[in-house]
Amino acid sequence: MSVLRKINAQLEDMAPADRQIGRFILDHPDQMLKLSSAALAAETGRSQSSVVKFSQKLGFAGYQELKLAVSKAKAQEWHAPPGMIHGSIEVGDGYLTILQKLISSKMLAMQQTLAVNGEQEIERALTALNDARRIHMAGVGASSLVARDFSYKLMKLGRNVLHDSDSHVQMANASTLNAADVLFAFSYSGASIETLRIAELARERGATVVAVTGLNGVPLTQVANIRLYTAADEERVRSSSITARDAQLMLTDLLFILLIQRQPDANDYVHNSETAVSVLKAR
Amino acid sequence: MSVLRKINAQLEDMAPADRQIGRFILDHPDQMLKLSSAALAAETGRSQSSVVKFSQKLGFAGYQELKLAVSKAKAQEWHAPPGMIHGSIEVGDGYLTILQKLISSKMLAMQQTLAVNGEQEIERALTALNDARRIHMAGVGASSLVARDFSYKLMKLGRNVLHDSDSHVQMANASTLNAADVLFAFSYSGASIETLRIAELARERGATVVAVTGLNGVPLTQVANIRLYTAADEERVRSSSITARDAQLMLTDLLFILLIQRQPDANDYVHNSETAVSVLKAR
DNA sequence: AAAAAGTCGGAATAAAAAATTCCGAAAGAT
DNA sequence: ATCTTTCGGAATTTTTTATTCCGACTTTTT
Repeated sequence: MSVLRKINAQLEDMAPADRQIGRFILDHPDQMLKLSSAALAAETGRSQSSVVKFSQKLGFAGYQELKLAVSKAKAQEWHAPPGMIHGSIEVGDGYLTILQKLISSKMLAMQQTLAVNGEQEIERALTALNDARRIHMAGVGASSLVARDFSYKLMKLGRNVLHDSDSHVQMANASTLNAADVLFAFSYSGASIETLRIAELARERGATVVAVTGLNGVPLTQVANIRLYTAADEERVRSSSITARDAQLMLTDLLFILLIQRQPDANDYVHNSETAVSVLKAR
Repeated sequence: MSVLRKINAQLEDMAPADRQIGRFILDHPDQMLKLSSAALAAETGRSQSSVVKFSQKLGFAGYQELKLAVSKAKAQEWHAPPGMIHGSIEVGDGYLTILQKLISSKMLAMQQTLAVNGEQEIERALTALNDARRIHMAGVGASSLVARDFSYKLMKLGRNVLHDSDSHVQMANASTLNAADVLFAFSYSGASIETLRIAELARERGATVVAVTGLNGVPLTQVANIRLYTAADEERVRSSSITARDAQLMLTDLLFILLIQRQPDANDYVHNSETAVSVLKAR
């Protein structure tokens, strides 16, 4: 239990002097960290020895130890807020609240995304990816960025990847696919017209279609051979596109890592690519 | 930034005595918390005064303050929710292990990124963003995707944003900046030549330069007016670019949300933009 | 109700720790 | 090779912490 909680719990049963000192620490923990025992005594109108005794009654060797404990407690409080704060981000929220809500939304999106996809389906996607002659990526808007991010990563592994942010170019590329190829179609709603049409075309041409959609990804999921789902916490963060994107990235990152595991020479590829890029660094 | 990171970063440039003291603190932070300056001196074979001077060189008033900072840093580090698996992803790891390692790396990157940026610096970036006549984004490679993602979001709020993935175009755009404009420069290494040159040009032209770099973002940070840091957990996940990107997105998402809070009509803008896009949906 | 026992809390003091000063040695610059 | 700067420890001063001691007040016991 954190010291602050401990002090708070015992506050009622303390002698007046101790209670006064305890209250001050609870009210101004940050200030207390900067004060010496004598200064704290002056601040509370008590004696320096009382401050030391207060520390010892709490089980510490002395005032210094108490300070360390308070510092630790404050830091932990900052990081592990008393239970994650739920609910959507509101206009009146303070900086810290927003921060906590944002991070907890992101975590939830990632965890749920991992939870909704079974290992078999991931495995199937992975095999398709690994065996593909060419990998084609489709996606518009924010999903296009995820597609591109994934493309870059796969290229680092020496894979044959095609992606363009222009949906007409994507469509043109899709018309060249065949049974040896894989199309990754990203659309959180599952209803983006361009992505849908591209997926349909790819399917007609015999390519394996992997759909990455939100939980209700109809109609895109109906076109797909392999279905992967992303869970975004739309209620929490105002613009849901944030967590939808995080969920998509969680999934593509996972596929990337798993693909590395399957490819013995992956490290060489990644290393070479990094060496090449480092030529473009200053210093 | 946590003291431990700070010590680690400066360790190389320290004088022998300081390096020895610093190394001991990095190696045994918990033990150090129980030691007095003299005891730490004895432990490292150095003098007590050197320990105090070491503390002061790091910017603290004295050894006591350093101890408080270390205690705080340790507490923050000790964030790991139960069930998190540490260590880098290895070849032999099973599906579940990889999953857990990946997610914990991502969480850590996000949390540390929030931890290293003070509210004031975020506030400054926000004000610059809010008051900017035009917002220009620079970044190459993976950072370019982050820049683009951020651009899209800001555009949804009706902001004047410029971004192109081609660095020559970015440079040309930068040449049109003036004191009323803001340049966001993304580079995890802080050393990408193109981004650096663009930032220099923007700075010369009087624009406010916001640098978003990793913890050691030199030389880009030296050009910047406002410095934001991203913490990636490079050791854990093979390709560090994953967590570096997550950290950058964490930061841009935070800025976006905070900007929404400041803009009363933000909801209208977002709503209109979503309505417009929904025309492109099937169903 | 009075004495005894115990608690509380501050002043004074002792002990410890921290911070500063000073100076010689080593490294670097000119 | 000489000058300057930096480094780092010994010694000293200052500050902070911990202990002791004692009077005032409370509670218990007889």
